[in-house]
Amino acid sequence: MLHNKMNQAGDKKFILRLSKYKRVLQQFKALGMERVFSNNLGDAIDVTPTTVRKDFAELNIPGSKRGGYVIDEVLKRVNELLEQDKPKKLIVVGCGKIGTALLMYKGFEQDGLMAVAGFDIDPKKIDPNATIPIFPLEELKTFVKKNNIKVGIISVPAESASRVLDLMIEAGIRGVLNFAPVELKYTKRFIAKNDHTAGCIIHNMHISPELINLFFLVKKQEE
Amino acid sequence: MLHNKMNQAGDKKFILRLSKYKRVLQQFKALGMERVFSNNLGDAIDVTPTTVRKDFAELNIPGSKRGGYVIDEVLKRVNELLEQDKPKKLIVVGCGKIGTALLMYKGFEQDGLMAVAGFDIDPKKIDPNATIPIFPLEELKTFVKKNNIKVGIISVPAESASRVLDLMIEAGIRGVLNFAPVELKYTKRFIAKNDHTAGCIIHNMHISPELINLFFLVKKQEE
DNA sequence: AATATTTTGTGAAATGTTACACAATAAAAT
DNA sequence: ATTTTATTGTGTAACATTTCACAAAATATT
Repeated sequence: MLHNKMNQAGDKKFILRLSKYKRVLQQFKALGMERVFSNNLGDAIDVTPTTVRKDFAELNIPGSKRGGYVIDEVLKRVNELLEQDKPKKLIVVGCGKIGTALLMYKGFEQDGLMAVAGFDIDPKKIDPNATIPIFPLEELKTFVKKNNIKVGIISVPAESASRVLDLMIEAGIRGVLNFAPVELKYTKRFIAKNDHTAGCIIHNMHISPELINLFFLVKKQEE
Repeated sequence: MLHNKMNQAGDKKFILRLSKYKRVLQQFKALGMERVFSNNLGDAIDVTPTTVRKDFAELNIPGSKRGGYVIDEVLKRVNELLEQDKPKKLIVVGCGKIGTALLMYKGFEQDGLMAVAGFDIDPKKIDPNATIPIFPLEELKTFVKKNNIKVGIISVPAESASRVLDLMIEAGIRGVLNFAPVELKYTKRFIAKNDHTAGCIIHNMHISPELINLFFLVKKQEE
């Protein structure tokens, strides 16, 4: 993963498990536990104890036989890797229902993330004095550079998504999570404009395919 | 995948690719194209031509050398597998911002899905006369059974999610896509209550981990 | 102190997924 | 009609990920 040759898919699964470990360990800690065994942690997030041990080996987290792992030590290492000493700032472009929901998403705070601003093209949405301000799209570039924002969410209608992506990349965004109902990807048209050493990583939230997949699996389960 | 021993992860990737093929092929068709080659389709959705051909072999879609695949034939087979002759009905439980956004999510219509009702605990949200009605949670069971709904979305606060999941499974929901900022899973406590042959498949939308992963990858890219 | 038990750590095996390679085939070119 | 070219189809290889298996170690028990 980290040190070995890895791909983004492997990374993502690993990061997902790390996030799950973190959440569960925080719960265990809140219950007063100080140590955890790999089989208990594995049960909690639906992976095998071997996977837990492999993950912890990857992070150089030492365990002790019959003593398991020290929860504080695991949390410390996970936070180090994910660099979650302080909340990571992100922006949301497109402040319709999904966008504003994401601006105020409760899960961000608990997971070391912070939506710091929204941007929209609709003047009625603009609210610079809100708790999390919403600015016009024209101010995106200035804001992104001034605040050194690297990651953003796109939650605009499908037909605007590609153009918004262009603006975000131009502004300096280097990671995009796309909620628009259209597949976005980093294509060659950006390379002529941007520093060649840094592209933009785009991940799409596949809401429809997730549901289609559920329908498919539910049908199969009924057979 | 379909005929071979498969797991849900493999299925999901396959279904995701099918959805992507479908979207792209609809676009190609709108452009007047009648045939497609595996390398063009692969380019369009970022997979290798071999993957495309393997997928089509799995679906028994015949191609012809130097003639490629007939777009209509591929779409027909994909729709058959995904059973998308008519929109698949789903419900949304929790009609806050994410919930109402999902009720009206534009991507559903184009992807063969239809949100037919929302449910909420808050009386102020109830709106039985809306285009997509929102009912009180007490009516969930009746509605689900009467309309034979099998799949639903959870978009409630974290602290309500588990209880809402219970109600949904009790009502007859067999596939759940969870947007609440908490990991849900189908645990043993359901087994005593439900028909043993049919569990409930739960997938979590990992919004925070997706973003954490983006931060991680962006950081790695800058190194 | 000695023994038993339970867990970690990790090399290797197994499984899953993707890509390679090329024979076969069909359309295009001659 | 024949040859050339470009693609499909698929067996197999390569690579990625997960699991197995067990030695080693540390705690618990005797």
